[in-house]
Amino acid sequence: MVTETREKMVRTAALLLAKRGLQGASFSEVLAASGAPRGSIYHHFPEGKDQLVAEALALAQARAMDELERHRGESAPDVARAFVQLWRDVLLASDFSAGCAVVAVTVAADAEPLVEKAAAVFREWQGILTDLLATGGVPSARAASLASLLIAASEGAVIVARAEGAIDRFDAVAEELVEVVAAAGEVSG
Amino acid sequence: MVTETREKMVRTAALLLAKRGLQGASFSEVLAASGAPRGSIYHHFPEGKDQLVAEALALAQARAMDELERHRGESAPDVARAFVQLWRDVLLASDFSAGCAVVAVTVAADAEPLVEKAAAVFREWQGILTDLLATGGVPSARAASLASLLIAASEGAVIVARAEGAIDRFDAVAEELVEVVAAAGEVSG
DNA sequence: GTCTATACGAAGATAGAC
DNA sequence: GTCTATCTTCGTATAGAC
Repeated sequence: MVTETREKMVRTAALLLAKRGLQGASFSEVLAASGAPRGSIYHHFPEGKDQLVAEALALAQARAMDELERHRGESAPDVARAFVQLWRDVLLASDFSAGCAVVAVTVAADAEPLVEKAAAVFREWQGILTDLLATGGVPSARAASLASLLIAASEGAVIVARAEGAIDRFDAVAEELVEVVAAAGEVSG
Repeated sequence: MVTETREKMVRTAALLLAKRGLQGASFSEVLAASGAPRGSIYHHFPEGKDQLVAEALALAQARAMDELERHRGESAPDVARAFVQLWRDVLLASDFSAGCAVVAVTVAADAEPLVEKAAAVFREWQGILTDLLATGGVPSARAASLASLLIAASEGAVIVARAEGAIDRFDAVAEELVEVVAAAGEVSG
């Protein structure tokens, strides 16, 4: 298949970004982990590492978006639960060795364009979450700030849980988040 | 002074960690930014970079702890405001180019001991925040999970704001956090 | 589309002089 | 306590053959 190697590299880069950060997602590591042939790097990614990372970010974005989209129409607390669960799965599936690729790029990027790509991912998530929360019963005036809270707290909780190697504090944060969203929905009936 | 150069290196490492991540806090960068002499690296830090980073983490921990300690005895919402303000200042003072050193280490460390050091910092913050929130009027059963929420959401909001290069979403998260803490305090009077 | 070889720089680390 | 020099490894990137 024409694009199989390429896609595998992007998936592997996304995983390495989440697990070991921007520096850990080196070409050597990506090749070793993906089994892709060394000679094909600049064939598939003529702009080098930044291009590979940018596509890994796009993949991470799409994954979360797709998962969230599956919960369109559900109540706001259920939407919140779905978003939080997405990150909980990342932690557990990786035995606390993985986090968020977008975060990894944001805190380690030395190139502006890459930070802007990361910001774009956060904006996309913010947009769909705001939409889903409003649809799910949260007053529209509050939906945006609750979406911001969900994203920020989830990302932060992933980091703390990773450092600890335990799910406890992530779950504590998750419960608080769902409660806040539920309370916001009850106000307007 | 015996320790002046050394302290300057640690402070610079903490700053570089926050600004450019673990990879950006290289010896060359630390030396260039601190003005410290190259020959003194392994004199002051015989265990190399990991030792320097570990001390930078300890510094970051102490700074937040000291700032929080100044608010002992205040109401829970004021404690929450103080913690959030601490991170807001980091963003604004750096023009959105700096975040949290502990986060940077957690998401990029390839050595376990360093991740454990990062976890220790989060635990310290968790401990004092839980204490201050309980003292400030939050039911003790809830203080710990609210402390976790404060830490996670603040760290996450810092990352998002950094990527965006704007304070808006950080402030939205901050407001939500203070409200949640305030509401938790009102329950028990 | 994939290969080998190679250039170039940066990073961590060590040795030994001063 | 600080200096210079050097070593090794690794990462990005390019050239040119197949």
